[in-house]
Amino acid sequence: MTETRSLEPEEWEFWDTWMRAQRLLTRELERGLQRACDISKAEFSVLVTLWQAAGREMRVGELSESLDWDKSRVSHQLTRMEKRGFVKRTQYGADGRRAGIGLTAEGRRAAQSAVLVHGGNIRRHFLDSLTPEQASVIRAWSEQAVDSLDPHRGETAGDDAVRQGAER
Amino acid sequence: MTETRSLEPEEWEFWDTWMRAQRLLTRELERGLQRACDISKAEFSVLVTLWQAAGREMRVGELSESLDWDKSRVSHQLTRMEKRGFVKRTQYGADGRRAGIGLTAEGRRAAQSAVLVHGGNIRRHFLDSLTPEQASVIRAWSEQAVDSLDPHRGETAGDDAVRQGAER
DNA sequence: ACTCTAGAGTTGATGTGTCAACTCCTGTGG
DNA sequence: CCACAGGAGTTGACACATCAACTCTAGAGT
Repeated sequence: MTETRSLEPEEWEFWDTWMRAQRLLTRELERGLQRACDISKAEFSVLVTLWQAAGREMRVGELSESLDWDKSRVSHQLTRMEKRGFVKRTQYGADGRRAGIGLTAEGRRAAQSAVLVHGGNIRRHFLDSLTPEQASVIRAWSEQAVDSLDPHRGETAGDDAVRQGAER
Repeated sequence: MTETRSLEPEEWEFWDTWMRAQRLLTRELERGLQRACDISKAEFSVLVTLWQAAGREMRVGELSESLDWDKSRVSHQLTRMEKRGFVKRTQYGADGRRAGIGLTAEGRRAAQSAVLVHGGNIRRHFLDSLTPEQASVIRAWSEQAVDSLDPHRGETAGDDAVRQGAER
């Protein structure tokens, strides 16, 4: 019985609590955004990314890169958001591929208010709950986790050294 | 109103990095489980919970409580897992409501191997990456976050008197 | 006994995420 | 010029998650 366990009970509990905290927090933020702005976290991400592009249209590939989402995920999401009237695909090129993605007026409005609301919620539910020590530990862990898990490391700063295996 | 930002850029970056770390970690674990055992995280949770009941059948409500999932989520998940042959609903009572949920032999097998694999992955990708100090800080934050966000706090005992409830 | 209601569980609709297969375009080599 | 490899984007199928509406049952209260 005990020998089949790869983690101690106390480690499992740590893991459970950690996961649970994350889930509760994300759920809370998701609901806050939903109630206040009627948009989802996924929609928020897309809106903000496009908004930061300051009016310029983006390609699906850029969005995909910038959000670190699968291209197909982006495409599905855009389809839904187009239906809701937040974004538009403006075709250029002969046939219909090669679309540029832009915010509609409504998309811009939503993005703007959502940033305020969501930022405030993040502060209330997360940032304000951290002691400075907790903040720095969590920040450090996050960075180290991203470093060790992200398959395409190294696009952050101007690519200081050519990384050998870092193709995408 | 030009500065519509409610968080400083550096705070946004902190938040983004943290979310990103979580996503990468969960994705990694999900894939590990998928590759090694061909089961999903959701399936894992159900299998383990039922396994810990040591053969006793559980009700949907118990599962729902124990996993902290919506009842409907549990029901849907059970439907899928019943189709895969991991669990069975054994009706009792006159008509068909009031089902008891139990693992099939295959479910038991899957649970057992998955616990080993998943536990090992958690250790490798998470626990081993933490210094003792980081671990204790993160543990503390998790607990406090769960306390402040969990809507049904304190069902362990009647009230706030009894802390320390490693029960569920 | 009979109704009424609260709880357990299911179902359907819709949104989210992932994988694999597909289409269309474009650039390159023959 | 043509074929074709490869990239960009879409689509379909399926699992997961959430909300609201529904069905049954059992247990009051009268």
